[in-house]
Amino acid sequence: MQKLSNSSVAALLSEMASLLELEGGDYFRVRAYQKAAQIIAGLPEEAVSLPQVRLTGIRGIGKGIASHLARIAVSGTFPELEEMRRKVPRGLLELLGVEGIGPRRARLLYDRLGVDSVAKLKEKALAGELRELEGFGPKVEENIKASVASPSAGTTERTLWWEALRLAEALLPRVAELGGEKPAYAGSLRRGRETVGDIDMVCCGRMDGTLIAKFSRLPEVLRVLAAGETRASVVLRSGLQCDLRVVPEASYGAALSYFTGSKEHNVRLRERALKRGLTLSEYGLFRLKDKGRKRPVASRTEEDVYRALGLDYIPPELREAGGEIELAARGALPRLVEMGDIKGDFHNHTSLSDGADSMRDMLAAAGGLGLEWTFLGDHSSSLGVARGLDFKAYEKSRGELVALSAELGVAAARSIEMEVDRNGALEFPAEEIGRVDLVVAAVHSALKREPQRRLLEAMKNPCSDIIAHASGRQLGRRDPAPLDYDELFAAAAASGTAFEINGQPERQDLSDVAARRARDAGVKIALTTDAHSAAQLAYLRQSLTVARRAGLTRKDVLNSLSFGEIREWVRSRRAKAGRLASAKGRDLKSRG
DNA sequence: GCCGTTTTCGGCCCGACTGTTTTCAGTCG
Repeated sequence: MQKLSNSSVAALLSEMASLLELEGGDYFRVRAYQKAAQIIAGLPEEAVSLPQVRLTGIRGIGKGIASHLARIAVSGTFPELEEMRRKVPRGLLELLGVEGIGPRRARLLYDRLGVDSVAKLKEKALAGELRELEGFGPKVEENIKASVASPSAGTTERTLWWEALRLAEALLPRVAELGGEKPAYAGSLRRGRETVGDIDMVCCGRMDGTLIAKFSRLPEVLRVLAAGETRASVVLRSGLQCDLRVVPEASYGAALSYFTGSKEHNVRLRERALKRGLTLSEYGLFRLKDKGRKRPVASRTEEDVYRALGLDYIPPELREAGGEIELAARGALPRLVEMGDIKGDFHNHTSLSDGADSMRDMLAAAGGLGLEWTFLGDHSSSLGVARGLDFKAYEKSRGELVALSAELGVAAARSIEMEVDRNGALEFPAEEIGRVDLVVAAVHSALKREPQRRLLEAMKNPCSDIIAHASGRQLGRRDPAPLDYDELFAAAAASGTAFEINGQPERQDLSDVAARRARDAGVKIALTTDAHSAAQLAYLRQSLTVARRAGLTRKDVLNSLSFGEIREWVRSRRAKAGRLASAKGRDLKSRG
């Protein structure tokens, strides 16, 4: 049976929270469901397959939610949710997606005007009927009209991390030009989430509204949602929402930490503060006795705030309330892999197959990024759409690369993204594949056809050095294949095969959760760009970000090795995998 | 619904902004 993913379980709990909210249920009960949904979405293991005692051991999950999960595991839903679905009119959930409409207004709209869809809402707004409702007025009606008319209305579409990062990095200097000091992005963007819902920015500067007013008038801004003295909330021309918050210089660290979150991480920090007779807000950490909040215990830098709470500095990528606070308290946080540890790339494409740039341009770009070495790759021949290379073409290009490497002063070797066929066999025959510098094994065609078995089969080939984009997912476009990672990683640990974290922004595959499990199973990770142009070698940063979220250190990733060490790693792992394969072969023969 | 060295009841993070108010509710992050 197909297992229920944590994200679909989380969606059910979120829906329950929204329905309760619409029903006017207890706020804290609503919060409890939201919190549980968030926790489960970030769990490294399948929530529905965990025993009850394990579940209730997780903070934020009690008997109630655990029993819902048990029901979900069997029937895909739980009775209380079905009950609420019957009670609350369909379509009210949809209204919650509209800016400026929360549970109260949604309820009022339904009760008084029979509004039960965004379409009907639009109709009533255009007819000018909304302003008649108490607490609505003409302004609210205008705002609703505007938000229903905008292209992103009603959708919960999120933006890929990389795209949001580029937008934010373009905006930061603009904020600085307006007089904002130390502008920085925060929120889920800074935490490196796969996708982000909006861009949060913080800066210091004048808190009289002038900076906010100027920001709201930037040409990049399509629409202003709110603009006060210290905060602006706008929709950018790209469609992405962006919030800017201006804080006093002395509060900068507290504010940065506060707006970086996650929400749950912040709640834990505040609880920790309270236990120490302190209170934490975006303005700083204060003694509870200091009623006027005049003299912060810490506030200037994030490091100060964490230190004052008895914690080591927690890198943003780990701030998801996934046990990082406990580790920080014990001084046991991992030292996350950094850009400086990354010496090269393994998987990319040149103009010899489907890349845009020549081997020379790719190698020069790698050198320009400060890489010590790199593999330059291409598809193997059977992937027709990508004009792949056969062994002869591989050998010829390899000779050219050796010359280029000497000329440009960047150590280099050749990799092939080798097709795994329907039976799990690699494309090149054994006598050829053994002479390929590095083999990145990948499933592209017939993705739905037994991906698990094919990957396991592929790893029996001693030359499967790295497995590419294992799940095959493309964020927002294609769901991940349902893989049993425990089984895959156990096989990979035995054969010494590494898994990549593919840095294409829509792939990010392995995911952070899967990469953590791979590391725990003893599997090495390769950070790769899968670049199809020289510019895309920058995707190393995307791959690195996923690795950091997974809690990986430099020892966990192959990219930190020197070129000589990498070549030796390939040689020795193939030798070991070869011995393993032939031992298994003998074993089968003797039994047969 | 969750949680507990103030533990089985009674709390539950906190502030900004807007619009419609005449002191505040609703929404958002």
